[in-house]
Amino acid sequence: MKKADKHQKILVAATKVFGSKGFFSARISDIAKEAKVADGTIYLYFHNKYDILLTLFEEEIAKLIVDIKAALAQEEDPRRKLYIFALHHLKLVIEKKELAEVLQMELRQSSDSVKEYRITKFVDYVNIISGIIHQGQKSGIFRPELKPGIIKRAFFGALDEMSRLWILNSDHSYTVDDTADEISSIFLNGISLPT
Amino acid sequence: MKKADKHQKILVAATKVFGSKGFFSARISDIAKEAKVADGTIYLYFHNKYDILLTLFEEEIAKLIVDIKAALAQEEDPRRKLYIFALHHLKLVIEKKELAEVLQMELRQSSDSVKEYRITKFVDYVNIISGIIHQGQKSGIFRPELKPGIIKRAFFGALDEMSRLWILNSDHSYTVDDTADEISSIFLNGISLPT
DNA sequence: GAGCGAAATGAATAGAAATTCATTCTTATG
DNA sequence: CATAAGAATGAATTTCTATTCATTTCGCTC
Repeated sequence: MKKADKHQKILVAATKVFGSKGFFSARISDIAKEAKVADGTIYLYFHNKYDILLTLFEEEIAKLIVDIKAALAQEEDPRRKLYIFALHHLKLVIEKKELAEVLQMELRQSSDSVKEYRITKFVDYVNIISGIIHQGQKSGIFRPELKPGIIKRAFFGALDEMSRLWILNSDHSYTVDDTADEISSIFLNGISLPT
Repeated sequence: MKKADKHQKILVAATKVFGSKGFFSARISDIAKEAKVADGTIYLYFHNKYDILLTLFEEEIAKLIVDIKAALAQEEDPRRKLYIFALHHLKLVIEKKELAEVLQMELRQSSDSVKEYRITKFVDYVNIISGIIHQGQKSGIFRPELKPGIIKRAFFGALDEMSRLWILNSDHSYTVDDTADEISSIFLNGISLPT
């Protein structure tokens, strides 16, 4: 097995374990077992437990941002863009359930030193939304008096809360498509100028 | 000092410490120091570290639910109710910052056994929203095709995300009133039937 | 298939912190 | 003010687990 493979294998295992138990309750030996390597092997690829988490963020979140930006680049209309963002975000949550669980939990932890880093990445992601809102206001589609800084949070929060529902319970009463439809519909009605 | 006082004093200290460091990074000795008691004293009032967290949930969240239900009982119009919920929720976040921090973090942890308990309480709280939506739909004010199960999440998520902004950064670009106005305005526009 | 460096192993170590408990202090009562 | 029950203390103990490292296994080349 190539070196890069094992690095990846450990990350995948760690994602699973962090996702299900949380960073602090996760044991290195849990991760090792999940990855089918010895405890010590992990330290050949990562400096320490914390480094595993950081690498996870670094490598995976960056991918998400690239992904969603690519999907949005296809589209001009800000109303459509908002819908696409919702759909894409929710799809990711379903497809990468374990990663989503780690994000859900760890983004909320106020562990000082990390906080900085995490928030930087995170802000990049959420700012995609305010960009869309801003564009829509400039072109006279969205109500100009609304504050993009609040809307982006509200919109992201709405999506994120649906993720939590899916992740923490295993509730699937609502499909991804229905949810994306409904949430973007509420917001589009809520923020659009009357025609 | 009466027994009940010390119990309370430790809970207050724990809220502060859990809020700032998170449950796992918080040391019993931190809590003891904050409460100005000896480490051992804490064990006269709580079984263990975990029990402190549970008691926090039990005693404090229950209060919040009672509070907000009382505030809502004053009002009939579901549109006003939604606004009041938003305002009340955000005010609580500001007034009980430390508690809000604990909730933000710990509600997301998937620590199995607790999960059950936390979710029960939590669901009670969020269901207040779906109750309002349902009432509005019955009286023909809100669009009947929208699913209260999604809206409640979206609405709560929007509020919660603003809380995170306030809590994790110390951002206060937006006032409580502005935020409550704007979020409930977006939702009311988004979910109301055209008149 | 012998020999070598790299990779992997997992038992042993070390450190951190939760919890205990023998001792000391407080308070209430006669 | 003597005394006992209840509270409080904090040093000592125990537990838990991240990390290390001496040893073994693997994969390659000649």
